[in-house]
Amino acid sequence: MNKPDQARNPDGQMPTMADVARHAGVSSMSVSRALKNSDLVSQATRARIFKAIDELGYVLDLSAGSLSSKRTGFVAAIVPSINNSNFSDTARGITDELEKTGLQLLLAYNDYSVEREERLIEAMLRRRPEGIILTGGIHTDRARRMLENAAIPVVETWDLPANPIDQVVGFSNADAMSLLVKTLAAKGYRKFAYIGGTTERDTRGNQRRSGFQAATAELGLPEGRVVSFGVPPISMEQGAQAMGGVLSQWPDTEVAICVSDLSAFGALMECHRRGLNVPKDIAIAGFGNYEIAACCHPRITSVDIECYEIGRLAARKLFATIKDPDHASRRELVLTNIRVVEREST
Amino acid sequence: MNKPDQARNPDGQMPTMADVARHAGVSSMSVSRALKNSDLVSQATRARIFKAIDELGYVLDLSAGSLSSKRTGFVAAIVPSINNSNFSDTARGITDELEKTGLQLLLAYNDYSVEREERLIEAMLRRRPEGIILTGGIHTDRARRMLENAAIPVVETWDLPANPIDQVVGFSNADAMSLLVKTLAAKGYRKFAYIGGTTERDTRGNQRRSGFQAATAELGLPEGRVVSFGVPPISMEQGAQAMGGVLSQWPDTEVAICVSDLSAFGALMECHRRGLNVPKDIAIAGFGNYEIAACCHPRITSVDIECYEIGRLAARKLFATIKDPDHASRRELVLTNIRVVEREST
DNA sequence: AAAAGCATTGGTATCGCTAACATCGACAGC
DNA sequence: GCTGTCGATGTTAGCGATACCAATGCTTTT
Repeated sequence: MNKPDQARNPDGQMPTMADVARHAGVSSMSVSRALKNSDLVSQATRARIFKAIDELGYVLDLSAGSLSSKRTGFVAAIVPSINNSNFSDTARGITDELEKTGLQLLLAYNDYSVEREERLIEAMLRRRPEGIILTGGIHTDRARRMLENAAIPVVETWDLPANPIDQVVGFSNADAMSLLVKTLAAKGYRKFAYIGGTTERDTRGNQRRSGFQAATAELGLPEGRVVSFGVPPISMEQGAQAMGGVLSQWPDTEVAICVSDLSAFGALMECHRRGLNVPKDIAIAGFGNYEIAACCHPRITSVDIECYEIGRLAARKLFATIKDPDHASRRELVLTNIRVVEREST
Repeated sequence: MNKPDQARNPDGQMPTMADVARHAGVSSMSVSRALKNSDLVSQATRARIFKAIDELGYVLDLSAGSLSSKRTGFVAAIVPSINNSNFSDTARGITDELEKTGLQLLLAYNDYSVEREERLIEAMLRRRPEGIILTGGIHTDRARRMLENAAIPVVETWDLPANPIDQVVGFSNADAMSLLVKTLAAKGYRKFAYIGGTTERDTRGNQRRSGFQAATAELGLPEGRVVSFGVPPISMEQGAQAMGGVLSQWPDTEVAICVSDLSAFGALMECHRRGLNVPKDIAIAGFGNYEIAACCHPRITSVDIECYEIGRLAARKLFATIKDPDHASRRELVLTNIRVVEREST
């Protein structure tokens, strides 16, 4: 921890740009320009400046810079969860795409709570992000108002909001689930069950359930058996327990669809433990196309939503709007692909 | 997107604290105090101020505030990955603990690369975090220098660095793996194989492998068979392929230990596909105690490291040092628990 | 009644940087 | 030789908040 003395200016403070300028015998504007990689600085001066920076251990202070330039150089993103969920792939997509633009990502998760989201939005706006990426289209009124006042581009993802704030990159969770039901119905399954979490918070989970119910109704199938179990995101273990419920309540169920592949995997394991053969005795399908669905045995039929791509597209759209606020495609909704991946479990 | 007019000051700019002050008929110091929840403002004034804030749609600008107060109100953390890894639990632990303190977390991942870590550290230091949490004890020289110059508390986690920068919350990955080998050896296993990723980047993975080799040597067991396959973090699929390699190269292997539960699960599936019974024909153990290890069939023996707790402790220690830089326990190393969880797979 | 204490509020000077404009020398064109 | 242009650098004035100290009006103490 022996901090080199040169990393303090004469007052014992962290060195500032003025210290660097003095040390290099130039004005602080030249230091600023050199650090910005502006070509308005001659090679010789630039070299002297970087030597001084190195000797003083100087690190630019962006909070001072952004106060004066009015550009903070970061964007904010809020996802429901970063653990065991598709959203971490979206976050990765955002980061990867932003990397090219020089913008940084400030990432937070709201635990599927719009109230927490509201608090996070306020905390983030206080740092003046240049844009913000949200998950879903449901927000508190105050959150909407704050975002509208902030006058920065907003991208809502993972959903098709009825009343978008600004831009949208997403898909219909209801349609995706509906597509899955129809695909399976086409294979001859009739008696469907649905396993999801409790309904208070996970709006995308709710929409999937609605899509499930709409599809079974539309196809004239026997009414779907719906189990809600556990606070979203529901775990493998909860999927297993919910499957236990399905099997004891409705033993003649032909196929169980789960809100996510994780719960589907739990359900699959529960069937194993009970000596049931999947898909002969009962079929299972999941959602999200997690790695586990492609790797377990039997492999689980799932719906692939392009999580990573959602992140990339959202970031790209955000950046385009930051660069050019009147960007032509601003209001054009970006619909991402959904695709049923049929595997051995159905 | 119709921004209410009142969300702009007369110049068409975002409202500032001065606008709020004018609107409420007070000085901006009172606004500042009210927003800081200082009890130096009377109830009546506070009410007027919040009314003005609400009417103007004002949001405090922290970057201006932190310039003058020299407190940015956030800490930085860098983890190797946020997808499918134990580190997201650590990130959660950090956030949960920080929430109580009013500090925000700026989270980034470095993809297991110290070079990327260096760039991230620089980018973060430019925003003047009040503290920083790192994963592992290996950093570039420049990164170390920058951190030392920054004069902020640093916590290295997930490891016991030979030469710590400042504070440490972690465990020995080598010891943890060694403990697993010894536990299994005590059950009678003799012929061990180890499945991990390629060695360039994942230092914790490397240490686990070292621990594996040290333990087999110490116990006088036949030399461990080591497979390195795939860029860390290795996936389920890569675990499966590596297991294929083990089975064809050394068919008499009695137990395969994997660098993580994800690869262990892949390995398990590969055994299933080949009709091998686990643990009768071959035993499998993982690392990290992921949910899948406790949920699959057979359940996988693993090493539980308290990922979430590591995050909480790191955040707590960081905060204690931020509040009181001469904090007594500053240099005291925090060793987190490791525990072998024996399950059906061994 | 004067002094002292307290709660509340305001004025001023920064914080460290960059935008915008000004300056300066060198060199080209007429 | 004078002007215009251009590249490189410097000067000045904020950006929007908070620290610090001063001031105000009360109440309480002596």
